[in-house]
Amino acid sequence: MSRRPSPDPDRPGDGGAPAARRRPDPARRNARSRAAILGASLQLVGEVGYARLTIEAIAARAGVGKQTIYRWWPSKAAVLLDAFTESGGGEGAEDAAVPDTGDLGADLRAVLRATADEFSDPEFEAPYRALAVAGAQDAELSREFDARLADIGTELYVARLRSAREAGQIRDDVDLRLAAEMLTGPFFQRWLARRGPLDHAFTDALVDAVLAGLRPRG
Amino acid sequence: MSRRPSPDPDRPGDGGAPAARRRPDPARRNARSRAAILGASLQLVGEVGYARLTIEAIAARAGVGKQTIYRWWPSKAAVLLDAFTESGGGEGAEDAAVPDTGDLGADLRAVLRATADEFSDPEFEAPYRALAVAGAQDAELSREFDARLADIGTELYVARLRSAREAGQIRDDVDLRLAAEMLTGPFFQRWLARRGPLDHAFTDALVDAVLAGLRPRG
DNA sequence: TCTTGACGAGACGCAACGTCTCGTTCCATG
DNA sequence: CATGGAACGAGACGTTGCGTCTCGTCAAGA
Repeated sequence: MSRRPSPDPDRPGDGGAPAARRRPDPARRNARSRAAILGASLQLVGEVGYARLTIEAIAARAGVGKQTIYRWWPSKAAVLLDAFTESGGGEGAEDAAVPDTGDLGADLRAVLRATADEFSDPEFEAPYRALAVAGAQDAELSREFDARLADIGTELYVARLRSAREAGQIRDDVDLRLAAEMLTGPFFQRWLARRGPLDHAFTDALVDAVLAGLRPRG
Repeated sequence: MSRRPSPDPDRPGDGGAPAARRRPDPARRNARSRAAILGASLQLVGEVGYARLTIEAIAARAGVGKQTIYRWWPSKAAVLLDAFTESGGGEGAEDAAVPDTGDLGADLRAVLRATADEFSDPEFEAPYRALAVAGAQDAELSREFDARLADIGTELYVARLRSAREAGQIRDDVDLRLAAEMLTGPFFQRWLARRGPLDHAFTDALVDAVLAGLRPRG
């Protein structure tokens, strides 16, 4: 398993852990192959679903050797995570924000409606569901997934709610993170477990119900 | 609900109703084997997780031929669903109810605390997570899972909330189902996606936040 | 008693797994 | 420009688990 023909060139001779295996050099990576792999994985997860997605099929579709996938990614879920984030799936993630028109209810309704539409789009749905499923089974991947996608989404709600709190539109003692989870949790549950329609009527009612608990008493 | 999944190739050439492929006779079923299979599947899913759970391992552990599993269940998830419901996992399902002491907040806090404890127990966690994951990938199984476990749980909250509504403790226009989802959704999301600690502090805060939006105004 | 069908056991062909050569291609360095 | 090394496409390899298919055994109903 561990063959070390020569002293590791890629590890400064510190007392660190023995570099597991000759690490590939990212500088020599073939960008075309990488793009083809990511594209093929998105296509295939849409066609056959995550359970029947195989590394061999991705390699074949991408016109790439299997080793080129195994060299750069530890699992098919990791491939999909890269594919999804780079395809614009996390498009709303880094830059975007919940709009702030001053009307908290309207802003949240608009965002949740748009999110519902997005989650109804098969091209978004298939890989995102695959990642949610994989994350539920693998804590390591889950952390990565959250850091790159889910947490960021939550943070957008927290930011918008903070703005509303500062404007006195919701109570001072509101737990912003919990409030954000009250918006995303029922949505997530309905979507992932297919527990009901993900339509605008639902998201509007959800926003209203949550906000009813946040407003200053009076 | 679950018909024979595959077409019936062995059919004497009459034009009559397509009798399913030699359906096994439940009356002749070996109860000992069945119990051994269910027990082995619960053990194994706890030991290796759902992704690495195999029918072959279940058969070997149960001291049973593989065909005996394939004869009675369409998938490993279906085995697990039977195993879980019969092990008492759905114990709170059919008979149990949310207590009704008259204090809605206290009742809900107690139930959600108990649920959090249950979901922190590995023996409950492993199979339930497996079923949630399998259901997220398979709509058919998801319906079965909901019908036998999840929907029933939701209905318990709805019943308790209805009682509270009739007692005038929450507003008349409250959507009971949505309110129930606001209790279970954030909980489910935290648990499945490991998005935070599932402790009593969380469940208490969740109950309080939801109830804040349900109480009569004034 | 005789027939039937579930049973334990496991062989079978197949699909993917993840690892491992092969040449080949591409790039940095000399 | 020449050369060596590393990533590349391709695919062979042994392994695992799939789902199907015999076997001979056994228990219960006709």
